[in-house]
Amino acid sequence: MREITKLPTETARDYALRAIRENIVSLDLEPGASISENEVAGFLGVSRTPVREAIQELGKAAVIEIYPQRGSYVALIDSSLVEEARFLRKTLDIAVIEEACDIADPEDIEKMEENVSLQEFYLQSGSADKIYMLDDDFHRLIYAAAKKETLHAMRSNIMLHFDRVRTLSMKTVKDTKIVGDHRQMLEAIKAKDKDTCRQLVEKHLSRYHVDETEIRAAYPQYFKD
Amino acid sequence: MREITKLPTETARDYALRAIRENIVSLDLEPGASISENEVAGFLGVSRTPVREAIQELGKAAVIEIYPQRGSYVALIDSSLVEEARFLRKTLDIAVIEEACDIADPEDIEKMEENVSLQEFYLQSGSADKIYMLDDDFHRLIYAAAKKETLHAMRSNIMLHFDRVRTLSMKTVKDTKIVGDHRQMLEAIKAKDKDTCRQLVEKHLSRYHVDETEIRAAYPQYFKD
DNA sequence: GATAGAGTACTTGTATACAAGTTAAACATG
DNA sequence: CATGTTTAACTTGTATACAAGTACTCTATC
Repeated sequence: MREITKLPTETARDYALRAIRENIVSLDLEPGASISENEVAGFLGVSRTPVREAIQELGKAAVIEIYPQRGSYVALIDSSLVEEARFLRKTLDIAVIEEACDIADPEDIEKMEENVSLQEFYLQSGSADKIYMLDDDFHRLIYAAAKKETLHAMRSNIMLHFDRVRTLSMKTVKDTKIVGDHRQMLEAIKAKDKDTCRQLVEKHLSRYHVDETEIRAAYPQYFKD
Repeated sequence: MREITKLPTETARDYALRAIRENIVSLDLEPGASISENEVAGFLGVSRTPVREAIQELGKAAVIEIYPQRGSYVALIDSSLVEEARFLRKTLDIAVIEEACDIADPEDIEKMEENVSLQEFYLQSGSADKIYMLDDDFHRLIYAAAKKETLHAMRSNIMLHFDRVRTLSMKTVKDTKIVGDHRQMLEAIKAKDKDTCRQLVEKHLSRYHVDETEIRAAYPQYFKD
């Protein structure tokens, strides 16, 4: 487990949740790894209570499997859950980006402009992790522009399954294409061109679909079944 | 707060979650009511820990507002959250029912047949609460037929906001129409008729939209803004 | 009577103690 | 050597104690 520095403002519970979550997505906590409340509590320097609450929440999202009195484990990557996550994106992301076409105001557009520009900047300097964060943020901004922020929070949880595959595919999928997709999405939103938006979201998603089979072949021990 | 009997199998945490959730949806815990961990723990006969975990989870779903060191309150009905819930249903329910048209197998259909038949039976005997439960179950069965059960669990949380409005509208919306909608949906799934499915879901949802304004006028103290 | 302040009774957040159950290794026994 | 048993070290679930902060009430003071 990799160390995550605690922000002075956040509660112990939020800290534990963020730390565990990031470690799972980054695969520093590998799929199948055991994860004990006491162990994590000791590592993070907090008590069991906030750690337990964080683990319960991730258990609810099915990225941690909790077996009472036996132990808890980082869930193996379940292809059917990845598929559900992809299905949600394919339907909800499209509906939301279309809504954004209708009701996004200039400030929303401005924030997206800043975000995509930064992505293009970091593409030059080759900072993959920065682009990763900006990627998440870009999609959040679209949901915010469509006034669907609660749906985005909900989306985040199931997206964890997708995110682990994304982490594994970071080396193969070209950041160039991703940033290019985002630029095109932004321009389509500005033009209120829903048809193009829909096509772009579908193309964007298909990029990850291609290499899932390759990844599964490369890391079979991470996958369920 | 109304009493809910603890099932012998479930943990204290699950019991607390179910009890609080049912009380919020039924409006026995009114929007705006204060809800103390100690109070609930005493009422349910368990300790603070499982109650706290349940409240945290409902806080995550935004149906309970938690103010540290000050208290927790049942959230007022937030129209923008109800709108997000409706938006999710309009997009996801349609996509899922279309998927069900494609891949539902005979056992899935059979379960839905049973369910709708029961709805029609209880319509005769006028058991509104039975229909209420069967309604939830029917939609869950559609998600199960489309192999999207995790998405349904996710849907349930945000649907809590919608459910409270539904509880208020139970007296005005005719159960006859709801059960009729379900029967038509089932027939459309059997016929693999996606267009009809889409239209039915939209019509089904519109039934609740009509009376939200009336309800808001009748119970202004339950609503935010 | 109005007002400032101390105190008390709450709240949630966190830590810790105990309960119940699982697992695996050590060990005695055949 | 094989096998059944015991024991010890873990796990999560629950209860409780304590910490930190809020809000209201009662009281003293002007």
